[in-house]
Amino acid sequence: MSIAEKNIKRRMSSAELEQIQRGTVEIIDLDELQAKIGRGKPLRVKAGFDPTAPDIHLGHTVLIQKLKHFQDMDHEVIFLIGDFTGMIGDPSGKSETRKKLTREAVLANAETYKRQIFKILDPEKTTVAFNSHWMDRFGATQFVELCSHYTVARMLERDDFANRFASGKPIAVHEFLYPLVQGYDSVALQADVELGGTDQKFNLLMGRTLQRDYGQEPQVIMTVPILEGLDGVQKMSKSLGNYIGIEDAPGEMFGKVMSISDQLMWRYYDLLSDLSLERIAGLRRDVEQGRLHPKEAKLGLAVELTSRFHGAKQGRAAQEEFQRVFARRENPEDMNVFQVCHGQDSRILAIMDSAGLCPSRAEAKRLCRQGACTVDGAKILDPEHVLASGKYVLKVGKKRFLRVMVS
RNA sequence: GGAGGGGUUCCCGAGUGGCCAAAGGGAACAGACUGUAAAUCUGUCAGCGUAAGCUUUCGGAGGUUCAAAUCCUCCCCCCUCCA
Repeated sequence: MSIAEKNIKRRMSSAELEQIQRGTVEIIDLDELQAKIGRGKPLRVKAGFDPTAPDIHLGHTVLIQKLKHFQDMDHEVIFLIGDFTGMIGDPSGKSETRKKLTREAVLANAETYKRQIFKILDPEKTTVAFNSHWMDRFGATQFVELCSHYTVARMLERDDFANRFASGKPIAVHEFLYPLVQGYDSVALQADVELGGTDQKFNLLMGRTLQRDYGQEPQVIMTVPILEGLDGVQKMSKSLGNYIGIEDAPGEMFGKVMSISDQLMWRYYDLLSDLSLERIAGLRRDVEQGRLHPKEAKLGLAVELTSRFHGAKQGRAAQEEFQRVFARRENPEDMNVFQVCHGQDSRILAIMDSAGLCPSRAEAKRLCRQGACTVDGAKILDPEHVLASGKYVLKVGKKRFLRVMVS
């Protein structure tokens, strides 16, 4: 290779590095990463996902976008679905033992996962792997051998294990196997790089240890931040119900972004937006100095994120709809229609309950008495109020709308 | 295997025979104020019923009692200490 060629490669490498470093919390080890990239061969970049949560949400996308960066630089992205480890359940950050999943559930979830990640990653350039491929063939002898590579004392160094051990909470023996298997996955895949959330650091490091033991060059590990959920406090997760799913409908996604706090908005900008860091800093300055209303900044973020998963057209439509419903307090374009035939109960509470606007009649009554219900804009406080024949728009709270037809 | 402690409504957690659909906090929902922001204030927060009221709920199954989350029996699960 000529000196000129080497120089080109070196320049590209530093550009790559900059892009790749953005938004990461830790890279172990940066020099090693540079060396690997410097060789000019596509890197095998691995990230593992537990097939426990069928809905991918924005929290996951922080990492998936990072994979995308690698992919755009022609590195090989390996999306590992931990269908084997999924049956163990990752103990990371948990204060108690996870429930085991059935094989059927794991496989069904894996399919859903695949469908969703390709909203971001290029399916042509993504290798999807299942760790059951090698783990199912793993014999007991091999397994015992694998376990001999790590000690109980070192396992117990992990915060979550240490805490549980100290406070007398149970740690099932099989939970020790999770990091070992995840680490072995890196051996099986000969991974050059593994990505994970900061809570995955221990498991990621295990990969390095095992690769070294199995005679491979250790992978570089990169951790990305854990995104807070809509509440701004706990991590985004489906089970906490504080998530924005990438398959959420455009309007829903837009609305959820708009509902986050101003403080959290900047966190989302930093971790989720494609805008340059300078641009984000500029927006922040403008808001702080009163040149830009925080709501405007949030609208921009909502449009960007909605457009990313639904296209620019849907993104704009979602914004218009949002403005109409929440700024101008008009009715949304599309409303569910509910028909009441003569002879049927057309009291407000009955309609609310039957149409599924609330979980029970008792709840419908409460909402009504609290002034949450309007019919064609007029507040109705009596849940027994009977709607005569005609067409109405029933609104409950800020976001529940129903077109009611009484015949 | 032995000894002791515990399982309460979405979560934490009080409640040891009636005044308990069960204190308090959190979450959530609604209203006011707003920018569907934050903060704050107010209210709601098992089901059915217009209501009076009725029904279901305190790990599970029985029992005692006019009356049980609370007492008794058996069972299940969790924790601690000992082995």
